[in-house]
Amino acid sequence: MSNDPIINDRARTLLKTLVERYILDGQPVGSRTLARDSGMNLSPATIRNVMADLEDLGLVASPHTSAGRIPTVQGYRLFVDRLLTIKPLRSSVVDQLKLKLDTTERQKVIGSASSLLSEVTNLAGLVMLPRRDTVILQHIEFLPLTSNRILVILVVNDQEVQNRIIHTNRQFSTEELHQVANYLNAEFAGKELSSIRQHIVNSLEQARDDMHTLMQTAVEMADQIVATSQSDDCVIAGESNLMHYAEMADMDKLRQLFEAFSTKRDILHILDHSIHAEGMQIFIGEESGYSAFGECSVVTAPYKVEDQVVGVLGVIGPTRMAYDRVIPVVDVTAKILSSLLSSD
Amino acid sequence: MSNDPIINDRARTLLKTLVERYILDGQPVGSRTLARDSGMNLSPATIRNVMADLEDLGLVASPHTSAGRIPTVQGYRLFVDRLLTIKPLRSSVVDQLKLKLDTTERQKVIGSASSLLSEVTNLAGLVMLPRRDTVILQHIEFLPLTSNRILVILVVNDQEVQNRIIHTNRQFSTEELHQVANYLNAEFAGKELSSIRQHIVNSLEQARDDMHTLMQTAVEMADQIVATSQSDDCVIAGESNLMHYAEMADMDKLRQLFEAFSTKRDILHILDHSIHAEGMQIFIGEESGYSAFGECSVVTAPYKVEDQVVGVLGVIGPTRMAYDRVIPVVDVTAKILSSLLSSD
DNA sequence: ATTAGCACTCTATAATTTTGAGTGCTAATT
DNA sequence: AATTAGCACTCAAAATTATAGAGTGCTAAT
Repeated sequence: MSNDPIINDRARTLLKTLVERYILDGQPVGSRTLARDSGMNLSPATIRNVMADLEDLGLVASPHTSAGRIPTVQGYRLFVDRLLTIKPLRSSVVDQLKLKLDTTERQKVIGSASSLLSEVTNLAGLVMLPRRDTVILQHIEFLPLTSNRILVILVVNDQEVQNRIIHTNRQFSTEELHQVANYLNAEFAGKELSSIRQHIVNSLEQARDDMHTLMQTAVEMADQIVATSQSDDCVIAGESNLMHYAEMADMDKLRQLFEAFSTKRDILHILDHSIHAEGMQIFIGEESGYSAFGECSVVTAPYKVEDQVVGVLGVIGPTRMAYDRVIPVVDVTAKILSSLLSSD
Repeated sequence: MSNDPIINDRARTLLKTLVERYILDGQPVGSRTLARDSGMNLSPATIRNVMADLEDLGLVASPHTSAGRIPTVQGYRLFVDRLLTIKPLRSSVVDQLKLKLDTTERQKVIGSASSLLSEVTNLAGLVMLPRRDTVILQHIEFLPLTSNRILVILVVNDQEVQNRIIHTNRQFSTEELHQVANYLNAEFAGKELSSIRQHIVNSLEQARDDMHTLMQTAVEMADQIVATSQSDDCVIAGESNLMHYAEMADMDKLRQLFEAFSTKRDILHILDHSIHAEGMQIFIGEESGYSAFGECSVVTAPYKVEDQVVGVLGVIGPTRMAYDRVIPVVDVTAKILSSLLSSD
């Protein structure tokens, strides 16, 4: 700790105090306040000198001559990386998180996690849904509906079910449909979709003409599943929490932020970064590279199924967020979700 | 038109002009402006007299002594009900709507309609998903997964597919599962779920013990489907559009609005009202009965499948919206969606 | 019935002053 | 050499005052 190449212990403590104070009440922190808060028994004058140094280093800035200092992005960075004292979660909170997640139906657990994150942190919760890179066919089924419509049900990856209605030129009998399904199941169950695709395309000429449509549709659906499951998705909850914060008062920026939320593209991109890194990630302000998130920080943690990282969750909120509380919440939530998803 | 019990033709024309003008630029309209815009060759003084009358009737109000007048909710009401000249949509716009809706996949057509509504009107789009009051079993299927897990697939109402994984105490063979499924299909396909429920509960004692669990689960799932499909849902799009409007500048109200959006409950309630009325509905400001929507109007139209009303769509935006454009857009979108859903 | 004229009201905008928090620098102190 | 007291200075925010003008209501004339 004490051997930081750039600033000495005293400056670090002061920076830490400053950031903590600023996070607390959002006002630029002046030398007098800092003298009081730091508990270092230094006069405001001394602190002013230190502040001048920190400003030269780009760690703090002052909005105008006669205001106190506020942390810059680099200031936050140093704070988060080196100075932060994580506030451990009270076990009651952990239990509560566990309970709430454990008692929701499995299908809704992702959305629930997102809501929980937002509730506990008062920020917006983010959960990225795992993208599947392999799609393995487990079962296919055709059900005749009325008037030349057929319901195709595709079970992939052990539990994912996709379905779609297709239109055909003629009526198929239940028997016929069974045949095709049986053929496909016998031939391809347990195989990877892309390879199935190859097989079917190759054997299409030989297939009976009637079945042409069905087979083709099966291939199409397969493609579609690959497509949809490759563009992953994420669940955002509690966006409106962000409107509580003064730094979001600029309506124009707020709109851009919310547009980014509804597009999801940029959020996904950030989360995608996180999934490839290991462990928790924190993007502060402009670090994310998106101007819409310029005033925001994103805290993420990966979650796993059977020790395999399958997704990322986290929160997004104003740069001035209570990192010491948010970080453990995100961390613990990821762990709870992981254990929940794995202990099936 | 001219036989309105309350106000005469001249006053009506002036009210109409006033509302139109106010919708246009959001400023209180003064007598001079009104004299110019109305094209009635009246002096401002005369118009002031008329305005005083309209104010007595509660149709307009002035924010303060020396401001012009703005419409009250009742003013808007009269305007919308009697004075409004609908601006017919250019056919190019209609075609565009048709095209965009027609070329989206069926599964996404609802969400797409919502987005389209929001884009075209620059307000937030709403589409309520139909609630099913009857659930008819079409097909049930059990698929064995690894380690005592079974995937249950339920097809109801001709095209809706539900699936869920259940855990069992012992391993079932594919054959066994087939048997149960066959039995259930033979016995209950085409029947209403609630009646099936009765049957199964009654015959449960006689059923082979092994199958107990499966049957029970089937019943449970049935119940769940009834439950989930009875609480209907809606898709909201383009919320961030609303941030463009000056009347939404109050951050606190905006937050309440967005919270109402994410809860959906109140929105659903309003839309639910609309589904029971016939034809288009317009709620102006506080008429909706929810304070969160106090500054908003909601315009809705029902949409049909096979001449049966199944849902409601519409938009929500500031009270001061361009009703003459918004109404036809909502109307036409409902019609396009209806024809699209019916022509399957 | 309509309108011109006029006194009056009230907001919005700009201009001005006041206040106080906070700084940077210098000289004194430890 | 590091720290600090002291002081002049800066600047934003709040309070105050002044100004402009949009619009009204009323009255008397048309």
